[in-house]
Amino acid sequence: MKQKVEEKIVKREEKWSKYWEENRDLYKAGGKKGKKKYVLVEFPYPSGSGLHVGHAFSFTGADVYARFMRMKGFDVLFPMGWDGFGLPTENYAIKMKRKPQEVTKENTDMFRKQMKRLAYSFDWDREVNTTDPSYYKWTQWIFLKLFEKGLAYKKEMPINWCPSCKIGLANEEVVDGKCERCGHEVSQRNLSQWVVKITDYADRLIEGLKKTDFIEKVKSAQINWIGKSSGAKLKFKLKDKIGEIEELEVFTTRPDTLYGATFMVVAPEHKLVKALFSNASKIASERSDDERIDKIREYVKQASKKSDLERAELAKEKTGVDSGLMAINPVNGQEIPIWISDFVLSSYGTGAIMAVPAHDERDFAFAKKFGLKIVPVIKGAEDHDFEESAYTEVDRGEMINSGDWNGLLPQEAIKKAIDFLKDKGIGDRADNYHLRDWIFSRQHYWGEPIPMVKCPKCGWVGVKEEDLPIELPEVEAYEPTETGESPLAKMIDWLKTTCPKCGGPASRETDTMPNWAGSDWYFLRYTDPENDSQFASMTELKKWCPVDVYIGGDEHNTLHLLYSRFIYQFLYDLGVVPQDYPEPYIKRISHGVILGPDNQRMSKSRGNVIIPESVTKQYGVDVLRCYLMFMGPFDGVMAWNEKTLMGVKRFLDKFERKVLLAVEAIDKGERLIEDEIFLVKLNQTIKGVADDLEKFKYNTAVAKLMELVNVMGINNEKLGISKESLRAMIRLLAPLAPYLAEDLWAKVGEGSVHASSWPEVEKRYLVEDEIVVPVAVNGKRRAEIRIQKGLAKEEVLKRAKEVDKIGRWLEGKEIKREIYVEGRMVNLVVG
RNA sequence: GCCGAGGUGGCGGAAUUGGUAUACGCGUAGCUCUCAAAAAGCUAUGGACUUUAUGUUCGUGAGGGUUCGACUCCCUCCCUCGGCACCA
Repeated sequence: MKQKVEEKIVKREEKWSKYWEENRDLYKAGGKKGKKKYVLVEFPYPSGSGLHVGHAFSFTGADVYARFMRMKGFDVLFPMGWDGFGLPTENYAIKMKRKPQEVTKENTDMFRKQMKRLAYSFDWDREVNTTDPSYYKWTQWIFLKLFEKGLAYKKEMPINWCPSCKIGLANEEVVDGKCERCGHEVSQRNLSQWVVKITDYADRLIEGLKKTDFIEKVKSAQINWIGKSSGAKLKFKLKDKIGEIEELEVFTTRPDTLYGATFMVVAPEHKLVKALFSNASKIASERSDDERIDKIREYVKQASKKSDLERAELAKEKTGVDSGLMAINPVNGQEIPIWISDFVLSSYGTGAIMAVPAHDERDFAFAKKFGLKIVPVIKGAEDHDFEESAYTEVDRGEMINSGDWNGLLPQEAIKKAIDFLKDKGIGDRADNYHLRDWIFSRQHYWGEPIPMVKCPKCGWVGVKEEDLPIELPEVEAYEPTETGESPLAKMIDWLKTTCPKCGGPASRETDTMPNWAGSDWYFLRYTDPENDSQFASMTELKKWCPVDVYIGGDEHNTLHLLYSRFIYQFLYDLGVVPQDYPEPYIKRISHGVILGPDNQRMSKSRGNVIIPESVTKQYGVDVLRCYLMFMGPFDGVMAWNEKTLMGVKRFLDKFERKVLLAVEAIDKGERLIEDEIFLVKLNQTIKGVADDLEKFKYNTAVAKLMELVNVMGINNEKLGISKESLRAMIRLLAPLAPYLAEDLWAKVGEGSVHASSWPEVEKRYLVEDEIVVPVAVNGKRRAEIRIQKGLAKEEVLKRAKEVDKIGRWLEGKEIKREIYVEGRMVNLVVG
């Protein structure tokens, strides 16, 4: 049964929306007295379907915080903008034969309008749009700097190709071997790509986290993603040189187990395999072994056909082929065979491993399958049954079968092993990371053009800074091409240019940047959005950076946050951002997820989507906002529940009714005595709500306001509440329900409630004169006593023992101990 | 497998440094108003027990421990959710 929201509420929302629009200074950042507070919420991708309830949830949470901080006297920067580049807009434009620029404009207009209705207190004078040439000029500028510093390079490499989106994907955008966006299986394709060396910052990205106040799960997600492991790199000599190759380098985290290395494995893509093929005839004649070479060829061919997904799926069953080559284990001089297998990844470490089958499950499985030698080197493994599994309790036992390392604990043996490698000049300690360099090219139209020029003489040259921005030209067709070229490649006029270095004929890069590029640094642009000569002036950056609180979704905890931190650290190294704090964000808060009423993720196909606009049409904006904040913890996963929403509506109605009654009584000049219980509760609420809002505990903040209203006397009774108290309680509501608060404020206060300050606590009401203290016997509560606050311990204990109910428990027993926790409780221990 | 976060009524969830477990809301039951319903309001509401009370007892995933006292701290285990994962 859809009911229309009451006329009254519609009028109220219209009235105050207009008022706020006319009084924009309310939410303007800068020029205020207090300390700065930069509150940032992830800006949205302006899709064609408008704000969804997830947006409403996170923006409301951010808005409540920003409003609260303003009332606490901070000079708050709370901006909003648009992450406008992206495939959906491009696809829509292709389908409707329209310009993406126009579509984006329409969508952002719609988003802005909806946000204003939801009373978000953004400083609209600082709006940014990543698709605006005056914005992406600086996105391109950052790329030029990366290139200048050698952190961007072009490389022909196999990339993840989504045949459906016709676009190259970063490793990060491939989930379970499928395109993150469309779910299509990803294939490999060789393309020349711009790559950004984020790996150079891997350690810094881990270290920097220590300085931040991110929640634990975000820190660990980032650390896991970077995936640092420490160990050693070492070279094994080949028994016989193959082509130019004399040795095989591996990475291991456990150089201490070197004596247990009984074979080696290289990835099918390893250069050793290629060397094997190019020297095949020689090997064949020397060893009359071309059958083996054929077998290897066949294996490598099969492996190359498998996608990463297939390789992982077939993980249980190891496959491989003997290369016929032998290496020499440097610790004991033993000759060990080199195998080829796709369980070794070419993209990690050196693409080759030393296998210690006794203590590694994968090496073990491989050894079992191909009948390779297993030598245990860690104490405890002697009694282990090596028929079934590897012995993996490798952190505590002493070394065995390991020459003069015998008896050492693993940590000591690792040190010794590294010393040994260094002495011999065949290795050293080394770190490895799961993090890969960042593939930065996309073969699409609707993105920032990469500002590079290819000159036949000079190679890749960055465009001149004064020529930025390199604007997207208007094209006839936006369709991506089968060849993997961007649609821009068809724009001959745009393509042709001159080399910035030598002035000769040259052509532009036609790939565009990934979505992440524009969102890496948008928070910096908010500080100085109109600046034409810099991405932001140092003065403004110093004024607002770093971001105090960054509110966003878990889905951005690894990629966006990592890229963004990386770019900030890079800008920090350039010296173009303030040097007193090396991280962009002090605190990261993740907002939760709202599920449909059926407890399932909202989706159009399930038909369980809740649209904020239809909720506000039915109940009003304040109800939606308060409900969203009351549903559960801000970072929780919660299902939409209309019944609970009705409860919130009842609360707001009650709040309004009671305040109006009290106002009426004041206006009539009725002399009513203010209720002491109410005053105590009011002051507790002022403190409690402030504490909660500070910590993003919105659900309990709303609960406390409900409690306050609940003690405001029985309905319809004359309420003796002073104007001052009413002003306080309306201000408490203001961050959560801005319309109702403004409406009620108009009756008791001056100006806008949103320009008022947070009410002061009157401490004398914070502690009641008379308090109730529970009395326990042997830790179980048996009674309670009312006492005057501050009563002496002896007196409290005496009173406690006098209580009838307690006497019963003490009868015939000896009191062994008497405990009184000031104002908290009494405990009598009897035997 | 590794890392992280959790497990509290019929449900969503509260609980400062260890100090009245279940705030607040939903649901449910009874009542008021009403011709009636809706809306609104009031009251009750963790389980079990019987002596129905100013009652007893059990209760925060399971089992131990520390403590006068444990949802909270320690140990062992189980389960759920999230991240990473043939990463050597």
